[in-house]
Order: sequence, then C-alpha cells, then structure tokens
Amino acid sequence: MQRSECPISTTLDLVGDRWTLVILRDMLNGKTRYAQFLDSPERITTNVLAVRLKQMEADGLILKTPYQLKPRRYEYVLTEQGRALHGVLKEMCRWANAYYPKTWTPPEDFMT
Amino acid sequence: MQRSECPISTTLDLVGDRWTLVILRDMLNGKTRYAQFLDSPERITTNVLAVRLKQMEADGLILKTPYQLKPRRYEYVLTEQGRALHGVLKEMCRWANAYYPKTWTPPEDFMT
DNA sequence: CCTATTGACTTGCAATTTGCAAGTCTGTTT
DNA sequence: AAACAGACTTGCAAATTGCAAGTCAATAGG
Repeated sequence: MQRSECPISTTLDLVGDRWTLVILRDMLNGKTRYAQFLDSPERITTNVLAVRLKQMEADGLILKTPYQLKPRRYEYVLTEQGRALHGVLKEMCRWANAYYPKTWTPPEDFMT
Repeated sequence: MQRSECPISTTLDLVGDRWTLVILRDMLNGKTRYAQFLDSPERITTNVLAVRLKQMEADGLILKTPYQLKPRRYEYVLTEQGRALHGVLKEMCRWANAYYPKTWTPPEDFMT
C-alpha cells in the first residue's frame, strides 16, 4: 500500500524500518542463511528476522530457495531489484563515516 | 544508542523509520513549517510529526528556530549534517524510478 | 528405539511506533 | 466574547520491535 507516488516515500514503504536495510547489507556482503543473519553485530531477533525476510520476499527484493532437501534448508538470495538498493547503502556509509567518525570504514569493494 | 559501529546500522538508528526521511525530503524541497509538513501527500499525523521533529533536532539533523515572536511561531531548518543525507534520498529516487515506473520523476535540481 | 542436534521458524509478553481523531493551549485578531 | 492560527497533546487501537523461550521437522548418532 503506497503512501504516495513520490519515489522516496515509495522506497520507504518497502525499506523504511529498522531492519530491512541491515538484512540487505548482510546479503550484499554474502550472507544467505538464517543463522548468518542472526550472527550480525546488531543481533536481530528471530521473530523480526522471520517477518522481515517474508516481507522482503513478498516485495520482490529477495528469493527464498532450498539449498538442501534432506532435511529441507533454505537460503535467501537478492533479486536484481534488491541488489539495486546497493547505492542507497553506499550513500548511508558515506554519510555515517563523515558524521560519525567511529563508524567502520566499509570494504573498498562495497563502495564501488 | 548505537546498535553497532557499522555505518549503515548507525544511519538507520537515526533515520530507519517510516517518516524521518519523508520529512527530510520536504525540508530539502523548502518546507520549514508545521502546516507545510502536514500538507504533504503522505499525510503524516501531528503526533508522529511532533515526535519525529523533536528526535531529528536531538540528533542534530535540524534546528528549531522561531520565525516570529508575537505570537511565537517556529520553523525547522536542516543542519549541514541533515542536508548531507541528500545523497541517500537521491539514490532512493533512482531505485524507485527504476522499479516502480509510476513514481514521480524528481525535479532535475533535486538530483544534482 | 531414544536422545541430541540443526535449522527455521513461532509464541507470549511488554515496550515502542504508528495511525486515527479529537482535543488543548497560547497568543493574537475581530 | 468568539474566532482563528500554529504547535503541539491526548486517548485509543493496531503494528513493529525486543526479550526470551519454545516448537516443529528432519535428520544423525548411540
């Protein structure tokens, strides 16, 4: 449900919460599995992770695919649409590095 | 309270909600006053606007200044730190325009 | 067979944020 | 006095988040 046709509010309708872009960061950095996301420094909780992943899948940002059938195990991979949010995350890194000097410097390949 | 020292999560600790970047957009587009924000197409509610503005001021993104003393009236202006989030919003416009074709095209000067 | 393990969630509860709608407060102006 | 404008505040309910523990299904191992 779109709040308006402004591109900014449209984007925020999908990713304007505390966690979605954190998960996207992890996926851009190669994480695909449940336990990997749980292991990030921000310590997302399982209920929030589950509901965010389901929403991201519904929004077309990620795909949930089985990586093993016995027992059935899943991984989550970015779609092209999800991957295209990389620019937003890069700009966030630039901003935080400028105004919060204690923040980590992102790997060079993340910023290219 | 920072979740981690990752620049992305640090940024999201400040702007990772449904409304802060919508307000920032309005301010980048010249809005400064209460009624102007209330008049945006997304129809923010007064309680959310009030609490978001207060938080943005506390975080150093905006300044609340009186524009008139009788009766006392306020306006909100971006700090340099707040203005520097423009890049994030530009990337959001690019993303939404690419994947949600019905979204508005931002003014050229917004994207420069 | 039973127990233990792993991965992927789910549940119960409480606090916070959001949304709806109405209201209050202050200081004017008419 | 009543009306108006601006800047919030309040009451309520729904949604999101956070904490902690739990459940479920399908193994694997003894």
